[in-house]
Amino acid sequence: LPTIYDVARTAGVSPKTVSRVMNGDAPVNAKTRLAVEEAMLALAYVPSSAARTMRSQRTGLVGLVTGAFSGPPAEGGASGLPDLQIVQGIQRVLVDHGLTLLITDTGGAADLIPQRMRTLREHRIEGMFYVADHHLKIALPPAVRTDHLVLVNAFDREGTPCVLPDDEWGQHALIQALLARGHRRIGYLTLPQTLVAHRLRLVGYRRALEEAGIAFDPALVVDADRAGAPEERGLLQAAVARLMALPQPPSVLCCGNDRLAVAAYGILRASGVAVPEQMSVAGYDDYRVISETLYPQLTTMELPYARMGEAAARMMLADLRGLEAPAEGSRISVLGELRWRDSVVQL
Amino acid sequence: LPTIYDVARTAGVSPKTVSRVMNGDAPVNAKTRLAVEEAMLALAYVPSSAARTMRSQRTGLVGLVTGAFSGPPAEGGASGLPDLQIVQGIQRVLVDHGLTLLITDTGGAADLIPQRMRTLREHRIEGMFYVADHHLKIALPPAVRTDHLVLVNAFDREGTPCVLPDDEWGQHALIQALLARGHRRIGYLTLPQTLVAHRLRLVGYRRALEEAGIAFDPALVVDADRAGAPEERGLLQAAVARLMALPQPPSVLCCGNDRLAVAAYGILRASGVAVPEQMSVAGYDDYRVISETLYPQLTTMELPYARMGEAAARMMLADLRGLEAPAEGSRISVLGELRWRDSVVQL
DNA sequence: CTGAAAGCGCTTACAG
DNA sequence: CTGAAAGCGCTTACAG
Repeated sequence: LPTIYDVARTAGVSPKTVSRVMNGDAPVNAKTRLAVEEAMLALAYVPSSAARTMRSQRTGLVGLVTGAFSGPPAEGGASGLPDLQIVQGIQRVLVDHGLTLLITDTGGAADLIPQRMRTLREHRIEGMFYVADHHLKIALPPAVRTDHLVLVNAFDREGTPCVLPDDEWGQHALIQALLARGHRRIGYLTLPQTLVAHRLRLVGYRRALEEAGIAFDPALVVDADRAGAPEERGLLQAAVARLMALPQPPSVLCCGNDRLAVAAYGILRASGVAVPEQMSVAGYDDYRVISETLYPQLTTMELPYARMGEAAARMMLADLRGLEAPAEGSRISVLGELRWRDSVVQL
Repeated sequence: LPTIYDVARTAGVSPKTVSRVMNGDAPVNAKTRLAVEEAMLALAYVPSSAARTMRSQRTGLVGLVTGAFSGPPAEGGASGLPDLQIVQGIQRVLVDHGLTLLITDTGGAADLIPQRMRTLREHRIEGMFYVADHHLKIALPPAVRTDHLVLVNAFDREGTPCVLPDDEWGQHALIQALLARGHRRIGYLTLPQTLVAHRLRLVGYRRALEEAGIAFDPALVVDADRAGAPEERGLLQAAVARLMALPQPPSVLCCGNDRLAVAAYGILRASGVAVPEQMSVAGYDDYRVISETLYPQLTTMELPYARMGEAAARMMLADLRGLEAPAEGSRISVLGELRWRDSVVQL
């Protein structure tokens, strides 16, 4: 492979001048520059980032660890796939700023983290992202603490800078929209009680009702728990039946995520209930493979993963460029978009 | 950050001895080794891969480009998400062998490839993967040709080594299984005609029928085209209606992918047809978010992405280790697993 | 089993 | 606007 010396010789200049042409860190005579550029092209020269790193002590590398916090897939999170959009959002912004992302996916095996972290450190990453596959409170293993760390979809008690979806706002906005369409009895098939998202969303649900002057009715709220899981279909079936049998049954079923909505569609139709004519359904996540494929298409609240990734990347950039280190406890909440489709009728 | 010299000084040995302890490339006295290991620990020493690369001329880096070949998502492929499993499969195997994957996701923008390739070259990757999000014939841009290149889910006319799903085998096995359950009239909602997978699967479909002594009936085969796309629901609806109106209607609907199966469920039920009692449905892909969430759970043929990734990684390893460079034209076909669930009845 | 010297390919710090 | 010298932190190639 050609080196900077080969280019310099071919162009009849010093290596330092070639360096200047590449990095634009000092003025270069137009004719000289041209000669250098020609030489680089002729030799198909590509500089070595290892050598550059060595001397400059800057790598332009940022690490990302994901899959680390997932329990078995489907445990509340939507099987660990959508968080890919977080990663894509991060990468898009970073490459635009000349940084390279070093991604390490532990596939949920937390014990792999120390080894992976070591590899990242050998590469002298300048910052690091932790990406969880669902809104999670974590306790960072000491081996993992680093400077310039940003958590995405996760937070800790130490106040490590993080980017989160605004679950309370999201559920509130969704319920508000249902109310605006005339729904008054809103059934709620919740996520597992242990999830952070569940607690926040329940607050949003209640606040929206309260603001509309509607009393909270516990009978309308069903812990669907792992009802997305196939084994639990019976539970969900019973829960839906119970809601339908209420003296004043709901006119819409609000589901903790889009997978639950799929299950709800199936259960309702199997009992001869038309969706949405006899029962409206709403989801959460906007997991598009589901929400756009279902018939009727699903009204749902987006989990803004792509934008969360972008926000996290910008946070990192500001930090690395020294513009502003994110303060301890900085936390960005990203609002989702309401995706209004065809699964909810106007009353 | 501490260097090898710091470790050497602390341990009272030469840098070269520290190097030997790290790399195990020559015998080291047990006591000396211990002293060195203690020093490394005490200083929290992490070697610099840039320096190592510089001198040894080996980076241990392998590049991966994905998202490059996707048209707009959902154009036949299942929205670009499942190919993540290919990437995960590759990474799992590579890290087990001490290699690091440098992933670059172009998000479908082919014009970004040259720039991304350059970055990979600056990092002196030793090999490279191209990962497509669905079975695709490609023409590699010249800027992208490299040594030690492996295509995954894609192939070209030059015979670049590649790993592919065995679509013909898969469809054949699925149809065989349906036949074994007594189905004789097998409706087939195909993928878009232009897809490689479509042609291969049609061959498998026909061969299975032929082997069972059943005449191929073109009336049972419907080009569902972009029927997975919401806009085309009307088309799909008409197609299903046509199949049902046949003098001898099918007993099962075989769908080109799992998303089509979701649409089929919806359409059938909306017309009052019970799944699977009155009509069985089968998919393709085993896109688990769908196949395990639907009610009833979907019988489908797996697209073996994880194992394709692993196979590709092993191919790369054999190549890089010089065990055996894959011959021009080497091509690995990976068989999927039949996932028999509840959407197909025994007749 | 151990070490001294040199060099990988750049950029830094100076000098002009 | 341009260049000569040195050094980043390792491993190679030798020598003992």
